[in-house]
Amino acid sequence: MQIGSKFTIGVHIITAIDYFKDMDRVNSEFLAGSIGVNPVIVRTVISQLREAGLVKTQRGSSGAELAKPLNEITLYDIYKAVGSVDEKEGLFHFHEQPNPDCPVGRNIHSVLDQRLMDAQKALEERLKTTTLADIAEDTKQAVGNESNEKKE
Amino acid sequence: MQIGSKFTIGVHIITAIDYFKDMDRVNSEFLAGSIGVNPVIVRTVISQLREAGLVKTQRGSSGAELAKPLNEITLYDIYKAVGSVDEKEGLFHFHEQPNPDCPVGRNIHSVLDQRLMDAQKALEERLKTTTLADIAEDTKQAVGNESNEKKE
DNA sequence: AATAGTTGTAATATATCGTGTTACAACTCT
DNA sequence: AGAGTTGTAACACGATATATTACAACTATT
Repeated sequence: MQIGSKFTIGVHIITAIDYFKDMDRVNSEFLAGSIGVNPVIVRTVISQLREAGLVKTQRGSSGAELAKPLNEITLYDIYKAVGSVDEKEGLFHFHEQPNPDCPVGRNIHSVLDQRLMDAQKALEERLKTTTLADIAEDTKQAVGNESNEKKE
Repeated sequence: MQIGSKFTIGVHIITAIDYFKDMDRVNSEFLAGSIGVNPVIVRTVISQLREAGLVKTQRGSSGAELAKPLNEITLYDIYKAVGSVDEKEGLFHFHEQPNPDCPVGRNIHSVLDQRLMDAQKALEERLKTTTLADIAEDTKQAVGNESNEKKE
């Protein structure tokens, strides 16, 4: 089971909005072309990013821009914004009908829950350590390396 | 998106095999009753646990037993055994057709991959810190607390 | 003000996957 | 030999991720 691609799409969107901010009009169609998905998918994800206060868009007005500096946006913010993991359900799906008449069945939930939550937290804390400024920088560097490779 | 319940079912199975090892015949039907799922689900998960060298079962012969001491089985071992996350694909589903003609599109994958892997690793390392001996102990203690509550 | 283009969102379609269930051959134990 | 269990294939079903169509609401431009 995997965390949906809306998360990496969200990262791609913000990276591209920054990268092309002075060059192209960054609208949903442009982004869809860069990402390789349907423009409606892009608009859906952007809506979620907007609700989370990460980007600014306006109905009718073409183009999106960032609502925050890149170094204040972490991978976790995007992960959260696009609802990668349901808040209530959590990352781990627990079997739903453990038998209350069985000592193991009626206690397994309380015994396991905290440890599963800890593991999920470990994942999420790690996502907080990377900002979109890191991603943007690495991207520009990767693009730079491309031209070096051509020269050689 | 969630990690499937086969993981918590696997934990439940091993905990129950240990808990009832001297009391009942722990076969797939018994376990299915405790977990609250179909016996075939139990047999499927047990098959995966057996292939991973965690439990021992025999065709025709009723009952399952552990192949390792509890303190040598971690949550991660079970997570891995039941294939909670596909080895090749990883925990995060990347959008599959970023545009190679776009500087962001053709670099986003390499820029992000390592960081996503790091986050997944953080989750998995955390799962390694809990052994099934911990779970078994906590379960027995929880059962003990139940009878205390009755007294009061 | 009228036109063209864009966003936001609902509605629908399709494919994939988790889970449930039936069925049965292979096997063990008594 | 008979009863019971495991291992596994096959199929059903519902949930969900993603794609796509459609259109109202809105902006910018002429």
